[in-house]
Amino acid sequence: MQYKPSLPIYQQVEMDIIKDMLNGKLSPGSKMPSGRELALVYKINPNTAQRVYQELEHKGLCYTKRGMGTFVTEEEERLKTERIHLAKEYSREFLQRMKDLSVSKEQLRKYLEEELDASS
Amino acid sequence: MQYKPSLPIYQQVEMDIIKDMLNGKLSPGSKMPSGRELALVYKINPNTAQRVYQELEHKGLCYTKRGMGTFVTEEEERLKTERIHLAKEYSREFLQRMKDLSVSKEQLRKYLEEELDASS
Amino acid sequence: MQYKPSLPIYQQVEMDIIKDMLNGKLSPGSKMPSGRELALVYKINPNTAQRVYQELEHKGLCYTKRGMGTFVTEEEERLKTERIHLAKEYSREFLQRMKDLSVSKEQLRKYLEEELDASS
Amino acid sequence: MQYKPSLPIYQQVEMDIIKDMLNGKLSPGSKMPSGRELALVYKINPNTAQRVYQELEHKGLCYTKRGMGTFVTEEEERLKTERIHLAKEYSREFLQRMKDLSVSKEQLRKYLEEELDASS
DNA sequence: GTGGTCTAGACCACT
DNA sequence: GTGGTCTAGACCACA
Repeated sequence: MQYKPSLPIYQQVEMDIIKDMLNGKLSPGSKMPSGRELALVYKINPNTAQRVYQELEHKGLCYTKRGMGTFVTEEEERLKTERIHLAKEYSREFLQRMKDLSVSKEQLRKYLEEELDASS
Repeated sequence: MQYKPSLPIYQQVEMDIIKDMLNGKLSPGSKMPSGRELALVYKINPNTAQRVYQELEHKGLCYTKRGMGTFVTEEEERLKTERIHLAKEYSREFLQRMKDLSVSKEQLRKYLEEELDASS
Repeated sequence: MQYKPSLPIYQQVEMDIIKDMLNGKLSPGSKMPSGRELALVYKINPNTAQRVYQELEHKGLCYTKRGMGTFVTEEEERLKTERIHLAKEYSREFLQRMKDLSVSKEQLRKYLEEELDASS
Repeated sequence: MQYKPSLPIYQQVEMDIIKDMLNGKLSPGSKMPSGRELALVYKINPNTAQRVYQELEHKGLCYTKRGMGTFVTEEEERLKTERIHLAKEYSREFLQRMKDLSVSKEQLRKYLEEELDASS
């Protein structure tokens, strides 16, 4: 994984994990890699890995059993909420930006369809 | 103006000025506020104001005449290019994020229309 | 039983057992559950159960007969002493905390009566 | 300052600062020591100092201006809320503990008055 | 083995 | 100078 310098590594890893939670690679209640494993997989320092879990736990997306490991939250509702929360946030930010650029709704749709076609 | 802690202040001010260039409040060739004025208007540190102009000049959106001040670029083409460049970049980023959230195209459209309605 | 993450599980189980010793559910000299049983009842790791008895024995609240099991101490005096010891310690800690919060004695009494009413 | 091994240092420092916020040594809006200063004063690592502010900010008791420093929150209401929150939490915990020890309300009052007298 | 904390020290962007 | 992040590596309590 390649890290962008503009964003803290721990946030990039965090998003990558949230991604796996939402697309089903990490199912509710399942054990997540230990901090040390995470550090190895993502080639980051154990401290940074720790920070990732700290943030995820704070968002209610995982929980910790001491000496046992870290687990994906069992509350599926929480996961759905997070998806909606992020989707709305991103949408709002995106639209605000386009508005700031004085891009009309028609142009906006054009850009999106263009990119959608390009990616599909 | 309220600054978000997640983004450097100079970038937020920068975007605000670009916004004014694109919506016509700052027309091509017109004189921009001095660094000192900018600092006062936006309630930022003069160093930060300086940084803003530095970035804008680097993007070719303004230029400086020694002893005269800073001026919006006269090349309207440059402004349009900037708009398109940013719009595409934002669109691409937005779609990538939604993809990472496993949001389908249908849901995506729903979120957008929702927010568009809310803001209009 | 629900475990708080802020305190080691073995201490929580320990307190629960001391509670039973003081309220009479576990009478002096009576046999306590085996380590294995304890692990089952409290849904904890056998190692943790072992640790619980280790701590209790160290406090003189129980003793072990090789091959026979673990028994509540027969010295009733020891139980009373423990109660007083803990009560004083908790009181002192509590008052220190309230002092740190700059809570006056009047307010302190108010909080206590409030909680006492709520629980009764 | 002497640190207890039973509690993370960052939490002990945190409580010490909250104490100063509540007793008026740190007034709302005032600048707090820089991370480096804090590290020197409390004889801890800069990282640990950082953690302290991170936790305090998360609780809404201070906020950060990048490059400017960390400041006590201006919302006095937040401070009061925190005091009440902690006072109630401590009271509840204390009473639960006494209940677990099968200490009667009369005995409880006795212990408290005893300690109050001893400290005054 | 697992998470939690801590130290030491470095680099960077922002003001 | 300030906060924010990151690496390296260590120690400890807990299960």
